[in-house]
Amino acid sequence: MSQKPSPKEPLNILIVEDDPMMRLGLTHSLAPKPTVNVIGAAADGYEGVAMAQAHQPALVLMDVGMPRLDGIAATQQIKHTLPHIRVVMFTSHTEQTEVVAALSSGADGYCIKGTSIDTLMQAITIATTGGIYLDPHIAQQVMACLTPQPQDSIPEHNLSARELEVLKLIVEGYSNPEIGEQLFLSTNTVKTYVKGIMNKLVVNDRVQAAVLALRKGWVH
Amino acid sequence: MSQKPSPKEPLNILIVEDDPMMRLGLTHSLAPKPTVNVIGAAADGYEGVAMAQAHQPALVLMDVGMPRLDGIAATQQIKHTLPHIRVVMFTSHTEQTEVVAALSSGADGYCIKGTSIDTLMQAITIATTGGIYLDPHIAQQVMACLTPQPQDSIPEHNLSARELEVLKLIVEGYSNPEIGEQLFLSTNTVKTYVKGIMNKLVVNDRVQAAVLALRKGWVH
DNA sequence: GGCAGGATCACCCGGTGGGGGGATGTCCAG
DNA sequence: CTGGACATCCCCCCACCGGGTGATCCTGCC
Repeated sequence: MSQKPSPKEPLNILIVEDDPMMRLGLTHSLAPKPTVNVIGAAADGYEGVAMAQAHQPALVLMDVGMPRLDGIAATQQIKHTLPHIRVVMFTSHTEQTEVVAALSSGADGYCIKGTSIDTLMQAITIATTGGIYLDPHIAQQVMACLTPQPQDSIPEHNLSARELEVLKLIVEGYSNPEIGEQLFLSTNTVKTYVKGIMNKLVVNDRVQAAVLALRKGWVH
Repeated sequence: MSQKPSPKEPLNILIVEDDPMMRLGLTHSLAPKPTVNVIGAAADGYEGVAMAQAHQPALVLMDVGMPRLDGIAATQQIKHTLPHIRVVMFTSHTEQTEVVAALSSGADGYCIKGTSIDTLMQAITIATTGGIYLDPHIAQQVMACLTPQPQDSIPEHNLSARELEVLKLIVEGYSNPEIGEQLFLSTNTVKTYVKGIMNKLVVNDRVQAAVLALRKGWVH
């Protein structure tokens, strides 16, 4: 287990958020909490990185959309120079690319603006202990990103085992006679399979069949 | 936001764990908690799925390594038939493949055995609100899995712009005459390009050229 | 000014690919 | 048991692909 710091001593937090209103709201929301201690607030990524280096907070609450240096780049820099600092993203962006980029940059949590203070506190607590919190709204997206393989539960193959075998060899670059050798078939038979494959895949030649097979992930 | 059920009413929880000792420990650890209510405990995946269907708990605490039906398969079944039930993995497995498989199966959290009751409760709470909790020990692995893309930035092409254009059309499935039409070239010229492409890629036919282009990500 | 290399064309020709057939065998349902 | 669906095999024919060889422009580089 990670070293769990005594919950008695408050957690030093740095807020990085360009919207003054939101910055104020955040600061005042966290101020009354006994477990945390807001040590400062930066208005953009540059300030955020500088203040993080200067004050070494335990955790940074990081907005994503900011002028000059965005939250993702700032997180990367902080994580690069001060890996022990935990970073929780706090943003309204829910697009998968944004989310993945944020997490890839080293963020330890991802909260959506509009969440309750309690939830935010929970994310902070978890990030502090080394875990990761993902907001319900983006959880599915991350999961989807984690599971690229179970694309279609219905392969919609129609291809027989033999045809799949032939298709695999087509992708490998073998000619019909070569495929025949490997499968102990006559070239004519192989051609029949190829015809069947092209019919079922609704393509005109083996190139398109190979491309389809690769794109659909039937073969590698 | 998700519908946050009033925190007053306790959360019905089903425990699925094959080790009798661990099962007992879990049950007794959660019993005194006012926010949760352990409604049962299953000893393997089959029992777990059956009890989940019978009692419809709000959340399932799921072990991974179990006889007959493992936790991942059980989670898939539960999520398939009862998607509203949240599932938190509780296991000692930390291998990346296990973790990813678990999350891919639809789990809403991942705790490592040995964690504190408080952390487990936190994971349960988060999963209930729709979020995802990842244990500190596996967080890095998931992050690593999320960022597989930064492969090599050296295309090592050698292909001229025109050749790339032709290669792209080959992948699209066009024949040489068709490519000629699209690029306003004679078939002979197209053939010259195709020859050049095959020479530079060291392949024998257009199929292998297309496969290479797809695998290397030169075209999509 | 030469020279390399890309882009554009042309011809020949052997082998292959893909479209048309037709032929078995098995297996399952009516 | 009979018929159809399917996988498996075989043959012919010709358009097209791919190898070989060569030509003409143009651009950039030494």
